[in-house]
Amino acid sequence: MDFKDLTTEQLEEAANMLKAIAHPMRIAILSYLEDGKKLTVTEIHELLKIEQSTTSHHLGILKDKGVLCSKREGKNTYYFLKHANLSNIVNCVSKCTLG
Amino acid sequence: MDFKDLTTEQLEEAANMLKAIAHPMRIAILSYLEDGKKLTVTEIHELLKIEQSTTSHHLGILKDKGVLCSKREGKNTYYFLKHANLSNIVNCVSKCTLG
DNA sequence: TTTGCATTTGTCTAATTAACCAAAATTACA
DNA sequence: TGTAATTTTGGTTAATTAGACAAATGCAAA
Repeated sequence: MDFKDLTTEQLEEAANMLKAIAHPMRIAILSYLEDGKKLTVTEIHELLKIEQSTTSHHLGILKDKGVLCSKREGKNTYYFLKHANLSNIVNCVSKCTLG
Repeated sequence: MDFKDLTTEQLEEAANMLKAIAHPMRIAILSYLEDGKKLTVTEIHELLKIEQSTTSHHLGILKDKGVLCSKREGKNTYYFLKHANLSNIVNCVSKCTLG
């Protein structure tokens, strides 16, 4: 396909997804969710050593923009990637920061 | 490699690159620069039908954050991708807006 | 040099975003 | 019930960003 044919709406949706991802902590969150992994808010907040409510905010942004999905199980809410290939974005941009 | 091992600096650089890309017009610009294509400010400004100085601003942001390079030839400045695989980011996120 | 084209830079205001803290909501279990 | 654990929401302030316009710079040819 030819990505030059994206509509204005698609461009804006794509921009919103990237904007959601474009934050150091949120990139780190995505890096923990590769390969279909599912993590709770508390697990992520402990892994990244950031405030619990800040973690929830970040996850909410990622979910709102279509990057993550969530599923409640008892007291916990598990978050996971909506599209597996979104890992490629983190992958690509990370590679560019290494050379 | 394991992207969970990214340093704070790398996370911030990656976030800055994504932040630069995360704009409808700048995604559109990148979509025109696939496959090593080089375009001038005026060409892009005419393709996207946005103001010339706005175009230059967008290109400046992309260059500043390490997404694009530029090369002056006579009166014109040609812009092109710094890393070929950055097209994959636009590619990935575009796919996610189609389903 | 002067004219014109191409590009960059600066300035301004409005809008968006981040981070922190406090408070509320949801669920499980004693 | 009521209490604790987990998560979400709201309020506040500071910082960042977008878009438009004007002005300035760089380059080439007459």
